Amino acid sequence: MATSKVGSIGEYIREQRQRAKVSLRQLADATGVSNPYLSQIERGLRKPSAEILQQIAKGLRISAEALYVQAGILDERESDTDVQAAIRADVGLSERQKQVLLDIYESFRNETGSAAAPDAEAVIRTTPPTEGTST
Amino acid sequence: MATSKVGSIGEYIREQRQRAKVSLRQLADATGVSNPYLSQIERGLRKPSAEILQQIAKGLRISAEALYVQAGILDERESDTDVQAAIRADVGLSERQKQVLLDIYESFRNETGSAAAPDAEAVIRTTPPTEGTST
DNA sequence: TCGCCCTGCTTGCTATTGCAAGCACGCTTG
DNA sequence: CAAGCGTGCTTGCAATAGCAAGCAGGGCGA
Repeated sequence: MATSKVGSIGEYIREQRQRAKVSLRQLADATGVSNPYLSQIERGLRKPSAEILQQIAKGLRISAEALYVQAGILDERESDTDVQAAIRADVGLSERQKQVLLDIYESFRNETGSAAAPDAEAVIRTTPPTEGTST
Repeated sequence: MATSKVGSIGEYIREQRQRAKVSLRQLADATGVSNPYLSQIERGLRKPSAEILQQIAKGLRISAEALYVQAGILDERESDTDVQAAIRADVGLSERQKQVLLDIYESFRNETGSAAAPDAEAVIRTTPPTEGTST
């Protein structure tokens, strides 16, 4: 838990709860998570599972993803471009295909544009075992 | 991939692992998760935490989010975004890069899943399993 | 044949998660 | 004053996660 964005999930939950002006017991009732456990989580004594975080998010009416990001189990997606989001969301691609496309896309973006076009082509020529070749 | 099938994270992990042609021990080495525990997870005997899923995703070179979705701790993102449109609209890519990505994307879609295995294999072979594997 | 290496699985254990029962304190009301 | 209710926290326990040590089986080479 070292980066600027991923911090104490407990502090974050307490902050959100206090914003909502909800007591621990009210949140416990709303979430189905026990009041003492919520207290322990907020004070950093316990580390809740993703399922518990999901319940807490629902009780606080915030997104579970926000809690996952704070807990360090999910990366932030704000930096996604449309292409990355589209690739991830495309149900017609296998997970591995998605990863391949994302890797290529990112290497293209790192080359920053049109001047790198020949190199990009060269990179692709090392990649296409996909095209017709079989082992 | 099945869009609405949330469940049996173990079967999903085994499927991805077998696609990658990786043994449990190799995956254990790649992930830092113990070989017996991976076996138990695959057979549905244990329910792994998000941290373990994260490690497994990394070892299999797939996104953690995909595993979270399968495990039911993350909702699928909206799948309406068009990959091709996004690629074309991305101002950070040259026209040539766009064409290359589109070509690869289309070949992936034409392969529709099972034929993606050879390419998947190639990707995994870039991640060499360590020799002398032993738990 | 045996030895070695690979494979996936069994078992017993420790550490951790999440909870129920209850405590301590502050505030309000009769 | 006592009783009641709200608040957050303490404590001990059961269930589960995750692991190390090891088993069992298959394949291969000397």
